[in-house]
Amino acid sequence: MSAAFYQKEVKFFVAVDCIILGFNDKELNVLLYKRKFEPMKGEWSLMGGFVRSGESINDAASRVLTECTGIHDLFMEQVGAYGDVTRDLGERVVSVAYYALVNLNDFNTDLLKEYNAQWTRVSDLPNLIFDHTLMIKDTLARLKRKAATRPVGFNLLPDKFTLPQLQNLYEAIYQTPLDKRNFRKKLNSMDILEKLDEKDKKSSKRGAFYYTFNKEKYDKLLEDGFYFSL
Amino acid sequence: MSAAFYQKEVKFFVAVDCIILGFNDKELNVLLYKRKFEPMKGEWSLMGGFVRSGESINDAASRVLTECTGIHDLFMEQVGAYGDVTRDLGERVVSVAYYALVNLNDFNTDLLKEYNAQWTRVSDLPNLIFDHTLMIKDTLARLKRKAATRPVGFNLLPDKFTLPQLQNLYEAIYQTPLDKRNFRKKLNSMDILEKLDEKDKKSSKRGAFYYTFNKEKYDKLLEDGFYFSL
DNA sequence: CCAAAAGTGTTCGAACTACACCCATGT
DNA sequence: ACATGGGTGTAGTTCGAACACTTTTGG
Repeated sequence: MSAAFYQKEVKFFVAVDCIILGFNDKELNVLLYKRKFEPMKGEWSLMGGFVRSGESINDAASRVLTECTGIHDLFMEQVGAYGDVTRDLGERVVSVAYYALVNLNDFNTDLLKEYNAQWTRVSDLPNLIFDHTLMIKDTLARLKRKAATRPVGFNLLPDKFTLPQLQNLYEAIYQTPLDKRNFRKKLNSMDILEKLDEKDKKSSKRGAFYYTFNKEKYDKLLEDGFYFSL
Repeated sequence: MSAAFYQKEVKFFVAVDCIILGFNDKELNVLLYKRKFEPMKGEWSLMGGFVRSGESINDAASRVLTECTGIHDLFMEQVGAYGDVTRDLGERVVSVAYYALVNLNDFNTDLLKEYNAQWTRVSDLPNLIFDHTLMIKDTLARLKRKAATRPVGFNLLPDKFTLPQLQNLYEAIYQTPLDKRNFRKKLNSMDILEKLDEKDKKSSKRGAFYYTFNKEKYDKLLEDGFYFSL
């Protein structure tokens, strides 16, 4: 890196902003934090960070995600680049948004404190700095499409989950109620879940059977031209 | 713009690359040009340019598109940001890809010469510099989804087009043959096209009726919860 | 025994697929 | 007259939508 081909051009700060989504109690939540530095110190914001020189944008997003969740190899996908001239009030910054899906429960609460972070229902967002509200809106639209055609929703649940939980999740993603019997019929026909003997009794007296997502089965089906759809 | 809040951070060149798609003779084509400057001078490349200081990323893409097509207000959409460390062999450059859909026929051939530009079938791409092949691949996947749910395909056709033309276009986008009668039935049921009295006799002796896309009708239907789907 | 959530099948209509022949016309 | 592409309808099937009752069990 030295040839200096592009000397006449302008350079920009490039940042990543992470929309970290979790699911709890029938609602999607996003991890927000109170900014610890200027500009806009003390305001609500997404987790973010600047891209460093030896680092790809993807690497930067991974790094930020690992830093503030303590989890490696999260499911993560780029949403897009945000580049309005005045989007950052400090200086000109181009930001690339990524969303990540995590299981809200296996979350380190110490880490939350350390970062002034807080889970917030996406239906109940405070004012956010810059264009972060737009980034979240774009993310939710993208997730809606994605979850309908790829089994990414399972990243928002524990390894063992119940069908009512899964249905609540999809109702939250689609923002619409689903028919219980049709939902289960569809899942059943795809044959990508394993039913366990164990039951979850936290949310009912009768208890709901736990299931797991069988990735091996799913991958095998994919090869045969199968398409996930919910 | 002066506060200098982020002084310790690194800056990057930010570019846009434009995947300009046209349609001709049953195939999607992309506008490529031979690079006129180092690095990789003389190699095939997408149209691109650096983002300037007073300019949003979107503005930069619009500017580049207008420059090299002579057309204002093309249909254009962001594909995403490409930020691998070594993606540009010159220096570290982050690039944001945009695709645009144009009517290949009302194209200024002088402009093509001026830019060393050439329409190339997407099924028959030469080696391209950097990650431009990936950008095109991502674009085609995106267009496939988009064209199925939004009436963007019409941007690739003249104002007046025939149903065989439209079907050829969709077959090119989906990379699969479609049933003529089913295709027309679907279009008919949507009621968003206007049939003209005039016929196109270029591709058959009998001639095929021209149609136009009625945007007003489409917008009105949208309000009533209608969804385009082809 | 009762409240609360889990689980289970069937019917109806809409939408998609497959499919084959006649039409118009320039040469 | 014939070759070439344009235009049309129906039947069968699949898929999605609507819908109500029984089961389990902790309190």
